[in-house]
Amino acid sequence: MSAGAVKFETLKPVKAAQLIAQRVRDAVLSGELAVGDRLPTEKELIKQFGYSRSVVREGLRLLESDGLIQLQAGRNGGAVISSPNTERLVYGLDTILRLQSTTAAELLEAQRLIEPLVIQLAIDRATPGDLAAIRRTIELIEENPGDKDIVLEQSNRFHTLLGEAAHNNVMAIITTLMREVMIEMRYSGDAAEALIIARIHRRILEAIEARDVKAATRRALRHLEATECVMSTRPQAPRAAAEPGNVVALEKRGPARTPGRTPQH
Amino acid sequence: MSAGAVKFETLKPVKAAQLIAQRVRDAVLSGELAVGDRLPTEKELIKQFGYSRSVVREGLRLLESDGLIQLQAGRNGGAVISSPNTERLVYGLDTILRLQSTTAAELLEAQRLIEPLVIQLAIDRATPGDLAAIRRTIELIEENPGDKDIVLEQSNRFHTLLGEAAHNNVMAIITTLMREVMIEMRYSGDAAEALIIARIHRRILEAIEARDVKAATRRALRHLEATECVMSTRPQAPRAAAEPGNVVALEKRGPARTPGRTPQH
DNA sequence: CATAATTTGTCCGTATGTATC
DNA sequence: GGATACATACGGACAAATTAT
Repeated sequence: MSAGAVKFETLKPVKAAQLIAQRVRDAVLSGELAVGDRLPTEKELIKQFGYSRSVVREGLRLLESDGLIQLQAGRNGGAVISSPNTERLVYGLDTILRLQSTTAAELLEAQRLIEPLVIQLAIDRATPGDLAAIRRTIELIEENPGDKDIVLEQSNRFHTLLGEAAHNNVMAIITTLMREVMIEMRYSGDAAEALIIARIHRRILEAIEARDVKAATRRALRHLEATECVMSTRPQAPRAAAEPGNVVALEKRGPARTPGRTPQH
Repeated sequence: MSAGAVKFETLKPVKAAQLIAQRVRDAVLSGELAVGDRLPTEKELIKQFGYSRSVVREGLRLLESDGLIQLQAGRNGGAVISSPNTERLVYGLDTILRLQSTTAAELLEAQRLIEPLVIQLAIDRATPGDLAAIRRTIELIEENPGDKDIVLEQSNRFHTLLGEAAHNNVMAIITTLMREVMIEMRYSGDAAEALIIARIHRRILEAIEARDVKAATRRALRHLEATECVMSTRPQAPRAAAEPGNVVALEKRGPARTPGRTPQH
């Protein structure tokens, strides 16, 4: 083979913090550490990894940001292994979609394509327990149509449980991701129509219980359409004179952090 | 309303590093900063944000980990805004799926459900340019059946371009995600059957060009099945006794105080 | 209730490596 | 090579939070 054909990838130096985070992540994924276990203290980690405090802390920050650990100060504090939820994924997916100027219409289309698949799976596989849990979310909305928090939470939970009833975790996560990104894109609207939501959810559930694919799909899609409203008006603010320099300004919170000394008491 | 019904979410203190990262991320998403722009130097950021070097650096690490900036040392170094790819998402999704003991079978099922949708979209929307690009990946494999790197890259690119031909970025990203997680789960097998892959790809492409949904779908699903092989044997085994030397033994300390429950949903 | 102990959060001075001029 | 500018890394000190005693 001719020498000129060799292609080198752009090799980037691996940062120490990434290595530390990766090491812990591997330990969790391999079962060496389980959810609920605690990492050693910073002091111990510094000894074990052989890196300075700053680097170790950067690594811990990365893990915390990934949702893989939770850090807490205080006497019995420390880093506790936890199971990440989809929050970080939503952030990442949202970022990529926006930077690629993906329209909300595309997201909606993807939802409308994939939703029927989940419904079909749920109809095939939902257990009585699954259906009961779904029904409970509807009842909670009907019982508290005025409580915005409950309505939003249970409305969300309806879809989450629908995904679980499909008994395919990948499909469940994908639909959750799309739904949460959709919520990120538009401001989560006011849920004044709580009872309407409950009614739609109930009709979808009934169709699923009746094993009626067509009706369930049709109702779910109409449910999606109802959320289409504002959609097209995404804030794609033009960059106004973005000179790299004086861009950032972050307000610090109250108590002055005077770098000097503030006596304990 | 009765007072007992109020439910508080577990409120976690927002760390300064997260705030900084969030601020930069918002600036990018709002168009205030564009890909290719440079952030101020650390010293400048320290002044602007009003936080210390450590905290600013933690924030930069988070952004770097998210793929939103690239850090480079040296005279004209610094933080350059870049567009994140799916790599971080793959990591995150892979982590979640493994921790939830999701089987590769579920992932494969999701792929088999969603793949036909992409193909349908591609048949409806693919431009001659799309098809030409796809065809090129096949030819590259046929011309270099011995070059493993090229075969793997172009085989992957085939699917990526197929997603792009569907002209729905969300669907494209979702299929990419699933494919890359699938690769993470099993060791990327040897591509000895390069020409077989090329042949399958070509048959799928021909069916798409012929607007033959059924044939294209059938061939794509058979293509997926071919990768099913090893699948069921995921390495869930805890790694054997850590190597002597500098491998860190992360001890399991006592049961962590449980301030609530582990956030499952 | 108050104090002390423990652990993370933050700050800063300094040194080192690296890339550009 | 030397000078400069920048990220990377180190280590010690103090602040704040949390809990055991």
